[in-house]
Amino acid sequence: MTSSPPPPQAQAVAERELCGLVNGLAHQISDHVRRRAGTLGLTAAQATALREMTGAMTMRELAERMSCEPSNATFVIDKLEKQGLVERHAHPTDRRAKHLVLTAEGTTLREQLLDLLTQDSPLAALTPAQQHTLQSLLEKTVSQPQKAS
Amino acid sequence: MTSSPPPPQAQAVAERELCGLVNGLAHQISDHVRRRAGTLGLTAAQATALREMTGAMTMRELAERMSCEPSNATFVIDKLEKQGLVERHAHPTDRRAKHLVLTAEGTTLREQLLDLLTQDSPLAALTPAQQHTLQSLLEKTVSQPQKAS
DNA sequence: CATCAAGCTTGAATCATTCAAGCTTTCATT
DNA sequence: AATGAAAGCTTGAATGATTCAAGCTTGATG
Repeated sequence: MTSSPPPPQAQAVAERELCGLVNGLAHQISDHVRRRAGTLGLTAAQATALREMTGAMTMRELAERMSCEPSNATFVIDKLEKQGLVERHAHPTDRRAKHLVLTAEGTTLREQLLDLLTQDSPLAALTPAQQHTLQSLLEKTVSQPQKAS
Repeated sequence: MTSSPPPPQAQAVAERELCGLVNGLAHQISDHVRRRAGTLGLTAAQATALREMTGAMTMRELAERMSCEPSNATFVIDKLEKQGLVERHAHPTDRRAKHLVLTAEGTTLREQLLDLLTQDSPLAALTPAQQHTLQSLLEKTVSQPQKAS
């Protein structure tokens, strides 16, 4: 489909622009999250954690879903636990691990949060089909293993 | 082309996943930037500023390109100026504004930085055609005006 | 002029986040 | 079993990034 082999330099330029764009969108989303979550008494990171809590999971799992270090997840879950939204239970099969579960309040608040977040989302500018395309492209990049420096 | 009207709930679910994916990629990029930039004595934000300094521009312009507040840009440019990479010049036509220009050192370091950043970039997982698609999708979302809350 | 908006900076506050170190538990090898 | 290495989590310290509110100078508009 592309009519000619892409010049190597043009590719580098495109990558730089892409970095800016990805950064821009991420920023826009986290701004959106911060504002909406603020009305529920949650910080952006707390809201992200809550959003990713689709079910019971370990700290490590949550950290991965949040793209952060486990120690950061500890910090965030501490706050959510103090607010009575999440509980650390014993993991059924691994005594090292914690099993995170939402409390009733947590589940309720999460629903409210998700409703708020989908309102006026920056991603609403895309049609479902475009969102689908975007998703598959992002999956290609995100699933790439990080190269250790 | 789409076989059936998209169920409204499925769309909300897709949006949530997309948030996570965008966040993940942004994180991966900023991690990449931080590590690479670190070898040049730059923090991630400083590197981002340098990357976006494609030419002379005002503080506001830079802030917009970095998707942050002007006060944050001030903070970052302060550091770059102390390192002798950037200078604040008088703006030719508006005495309120500053004209940011790279010094010779800044230009050199920027080149090095861009070279480093394109090595092993998370975006390299995509073909040029895919990058192009991604770019146009991102532009659709990012250019959307932010709704004031 | 007089007023209001735009561009930038400062200061304060806060949040997010990483890294290194340490503890407990599990797993694999011997 | 016994030992050593790895995994899961937490703590503490340090730092960076970032926002918000307030204030200063300059520009534009009436």
